[in-house]
Amino acid sequence: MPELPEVETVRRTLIEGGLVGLSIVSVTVAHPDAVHWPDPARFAREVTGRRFVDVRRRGKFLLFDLDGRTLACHLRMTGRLWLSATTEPELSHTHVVCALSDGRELRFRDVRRFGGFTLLEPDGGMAPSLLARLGPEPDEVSAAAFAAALQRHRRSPVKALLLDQAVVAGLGNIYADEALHRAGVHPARTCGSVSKQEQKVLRSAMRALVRDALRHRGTTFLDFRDGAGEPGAFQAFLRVYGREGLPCRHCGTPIAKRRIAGRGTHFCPRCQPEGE
DNA sequence: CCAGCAGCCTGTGCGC
DNA sequence: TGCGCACAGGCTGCTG
Repeated sequence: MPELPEVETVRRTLIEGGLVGLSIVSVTVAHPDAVHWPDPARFAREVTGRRFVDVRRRGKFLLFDLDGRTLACHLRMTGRLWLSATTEPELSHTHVVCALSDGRELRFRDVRRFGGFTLLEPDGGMAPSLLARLGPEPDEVSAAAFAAALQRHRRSPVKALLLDQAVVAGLGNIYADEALHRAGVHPARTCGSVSKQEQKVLRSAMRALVRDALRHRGTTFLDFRDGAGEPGAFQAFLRVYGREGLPCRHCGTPIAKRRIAGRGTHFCPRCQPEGE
């Protein structure tokens, strides 16, 4: 599940791989689901011939600046985007292939077909629905904004707040669980019950977590791969996610798993007491 | 206004 | 061995 650290790792590896400066020679859309806007034919027409000027990221969106237009890509659950030699056999579920001016290809593969591309309008017309609703990045959340969000959603479980992209952009299920464990806050506690001190700890836990995950090039839990096709290494450092029944790395208590905010949620019953 | 959930989709892994 | 089903989850849009 690509979240901020994984998407940022894809961004960096695409840049390291030399994508910037290359042009799109041709585009093949094998499955229309992978192009969210506009229709595949117009999509191919609009991006063909353009040159990659920069690759940016906002939350979990990759943003390809293509001299004059910006192409957004969201990997959702199982999306992969990588630079490939033309001679590499095409993996199943490869939905979009961009042939590049140096003879390589930028390939997009997505087994569950949730992810895909959106071509943003030059005047920002398409952007508001996608990007304008995103909150600050985890390392840019101010204490005041965080406190206000907790107050606004005071009856919701704090886990739901961390998953809300309008509050913090980039966290997903894995890193929400990890941040709450680092902060010692139970995921089911209501936002209204989180003390000022806990807010401070939670904010710095988010920052440290994202920094650590980036250093290890993201988490490969099932099948994440970066822009060069390589897996991440942060899964070895996860403290709760995917560790149900295993001892808490801090206190040894078996990690619990429960459905909270509609998501499978992992926590340590001892380090993260529910009644606080 | 806001919390909660169905639906989208396919591969995996379980129970029978 | 094979079948059916629950589950995984980011995000939108609907409902209560």
